[in-house]
Amino acid sequence: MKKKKKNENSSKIFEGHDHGACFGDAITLIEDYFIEKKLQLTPLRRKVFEILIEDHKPLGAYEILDSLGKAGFSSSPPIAYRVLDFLMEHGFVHKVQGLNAFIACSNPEHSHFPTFVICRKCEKVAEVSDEKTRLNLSSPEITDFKIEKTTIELTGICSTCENAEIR
Amino acid sequence: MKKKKKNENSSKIFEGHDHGACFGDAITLIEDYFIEKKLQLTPLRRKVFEILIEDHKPLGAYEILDSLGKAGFSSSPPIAYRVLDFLMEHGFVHKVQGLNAFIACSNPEHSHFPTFVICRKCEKVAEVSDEKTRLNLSSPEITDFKIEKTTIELTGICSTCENAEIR
DNA sequence: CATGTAATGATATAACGTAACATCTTAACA
DNA sequence: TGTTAAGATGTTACGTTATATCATTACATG
Repeated sequence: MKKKKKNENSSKIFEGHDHGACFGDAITLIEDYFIEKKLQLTPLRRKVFEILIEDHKPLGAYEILDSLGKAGFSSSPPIAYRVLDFLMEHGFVHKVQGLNAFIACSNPEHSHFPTFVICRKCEKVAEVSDEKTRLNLSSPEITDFKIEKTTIELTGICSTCENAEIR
Repeated sequence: MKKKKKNENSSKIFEGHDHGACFGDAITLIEDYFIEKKLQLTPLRRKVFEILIEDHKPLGAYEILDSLGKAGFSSSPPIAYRVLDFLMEHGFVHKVQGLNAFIACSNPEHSHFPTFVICRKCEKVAEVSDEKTRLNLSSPEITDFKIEKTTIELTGICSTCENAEIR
């Protein structure tokens, strides 16, 4: 059998990763982006992004508000929604519609058409680039519509949970 | 001789159709399905389906409740949500996540992976079969997950609205 | 009749999201 | 440097969407 490095060329989308590195990389990435675009990475915005990237799973707006409150920020609903909207506009956060929740973008090279794979049991969510599982969006099949945004979410069961179900 | 379906071979997904026929066909289809599966197409369930197929556009749960009330049915929230869940289970209704709204399935041959195309301006919604715009869901790219359900929604602008924007 | 089951009815409340307006901070520039 | 305009945050109040829970009806079966 051939040995493969973790995740390299892997089709297993739910495998672990080096979260410490992921966190640091993501912060650096957003910092650089904000500087380049002359945007303000304010304490509030930074905190919201950190909360999301730290957990690395979808959080409801009100969960985020709780965390903000505990961290000494204001925690009335508009606070969270405004910051989330802002971060979404710039591609650092996505909304997972099926869960009414928000997740940090794990691939801010800003793939146009991200896909979310959601386990209904453990609620883990993986973001898959449009390389692996993608729509034929550029096909000539639809001629009277211009796509601006996509929501692609695949719900089902991950292999770990499925194996656990067999008893 | 094979009956030709509306829009067959067309790539214009927002074109009109014969709604009278559509309505009748859909009712017949659901009746047959319920008989075959020994399910109860109760007055309430029938009414909810009729409301949706009549409008042929996404309706919020509370809009449906209004209609139910006017038709003499009970109109407390769980009534609508229960019936909608039931109809969704059997593939006669879909939820459009991006609008928090429900729409009758226009193609109850039960395509596994329906796609909804949503104009952000006129809010028209077209259901596109997974023939035209589809995911490579059967690809070997994802090996540790079993897809049970998909949410695929394309938001943008239809050609009618886009032309209207040019001034 | 007693029991079971599927569907519906009703109340209350949880969860999610936004409008409107006030205040404070920052950046830009005369 | 002080003024100003834009950007960011704070606060109240409200609107919308969804569920938990329990009660009732209707009909079937032993």
